[in-house]
Amino acid sequence: MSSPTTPRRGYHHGDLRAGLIREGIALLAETGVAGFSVAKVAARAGVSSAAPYRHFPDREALLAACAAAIIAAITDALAEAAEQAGPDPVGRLAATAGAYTRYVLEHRAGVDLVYAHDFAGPHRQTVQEQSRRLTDTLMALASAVLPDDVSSADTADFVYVCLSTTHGYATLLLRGTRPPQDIDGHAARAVVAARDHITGHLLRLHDQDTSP
Amino acid sequence: MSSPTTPRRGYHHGDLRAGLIREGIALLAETGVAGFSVAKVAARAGVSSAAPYRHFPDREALLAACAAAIIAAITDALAEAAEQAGPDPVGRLAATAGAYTRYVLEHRAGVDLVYAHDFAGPHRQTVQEQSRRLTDTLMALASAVLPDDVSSADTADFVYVCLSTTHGYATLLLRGTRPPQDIDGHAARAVVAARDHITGHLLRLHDQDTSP
DNA sequence: TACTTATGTAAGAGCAGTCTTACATCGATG
DNA sequence: CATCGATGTAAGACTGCTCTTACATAAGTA
Repeated sequence: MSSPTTPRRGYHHGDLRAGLIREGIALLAETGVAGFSVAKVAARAGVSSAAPYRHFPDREALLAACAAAIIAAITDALAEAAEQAGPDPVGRLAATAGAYTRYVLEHRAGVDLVYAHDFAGPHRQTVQEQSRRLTDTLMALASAVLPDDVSSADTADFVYVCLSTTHGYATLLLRGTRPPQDIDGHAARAVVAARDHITGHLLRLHDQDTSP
Repeated sequence: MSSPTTPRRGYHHGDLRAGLIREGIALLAETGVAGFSVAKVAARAGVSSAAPYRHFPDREALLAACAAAIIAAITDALAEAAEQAGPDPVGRLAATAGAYTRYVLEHRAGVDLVYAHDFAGPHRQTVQEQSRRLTDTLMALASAVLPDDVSSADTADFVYVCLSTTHGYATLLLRGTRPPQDIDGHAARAVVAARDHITGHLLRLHDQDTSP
């Protein structure tokens, strides 16, 4: 037996692929993207440095798998936060925004990887698939906040404003120019402001259509 | 003679320190932080790979100097955008926000370095000094937009909202989920929304103070 | 049991990069 | 002009990493 989370029985690992991704994310959290290496991940997982190449063709593929897993974890965290919030759509979306901010603060290096690393070719696709799941989750939460007749494109705009505001806020908190206080308060204000922003914009568009 | 920008006269370079920072930034733009190396920067500057160590104690110091130079360049770009905008304070701040977004789009890798890399010890301080200059510039532009009796702390809040919104927007544009269109329009709306957000917030605070 | 496939190891080739050491050259100054 | 401090070079020690090759072991299947 080895660690409780990796029940290695004898020669084989059990589920090395998943173990490598898990340890890769842990390594990222400790050393940042700069300190990431296949050899270190293998050592953390308790296998030889050649073992990862049975599961990932090269370093970049492992990195992309970690990035995809991180996005999936974000998606899960947000979905759970929405679930735990009450039935009010605005409250649910605000809780989601707060959870996003907290996730960024607690998993800085992983988020850096997702946003800053430029994946190429097939690896980019791997990452984008998970991004789509995240977007879908946010779209569902957002459409509940807006009137029923709002188009999908306008809902996407709304998601965009909420996400960019929240992400920018979290990024600045990381820079450390001020302490992270009242995260949920900011999240709530951001959602309401974005909704007003979008609905006001739509109203103006509507006015232009009917009375030019 | 060597390149026009580096008039190397004979054995000595002229101003290698500045040349290394310039080539370092150029290398970052081409390869990202992952591809950055002292040896490559030296080669680009046309000197041996040991030469940089006369000016920077180690790789991290050169990287920090590049980051500081990038922040200084951002500050200059924003100040110039404000200068070229008209006298209207809101228009000036909106032009600044638009310039910020464009800078991020055109200098992705440099911005990634500034935001994602975690500088330690003295290098962090080097970077933060330039950050302060940027903050000061934004504070001056922002205070012209708000009423005269707004405190410095509230002005800082306003800057914070503007910057986080703009930065988040630029970051999402980099992710490429949508094409960058109407950057200045978004910048203008973001500034106005942030001002309304802050002034409304201040009004509410004022109401609470006078009529509890 | 005998065979096959999946998964791991040992060993190392090969390379890129950081940083050091000893030496060469330049510009300035008395 | 002689000297000196600053700046650059040449050469390489040393490290750590990626990825390959040949082999070992396990697990599933006929």
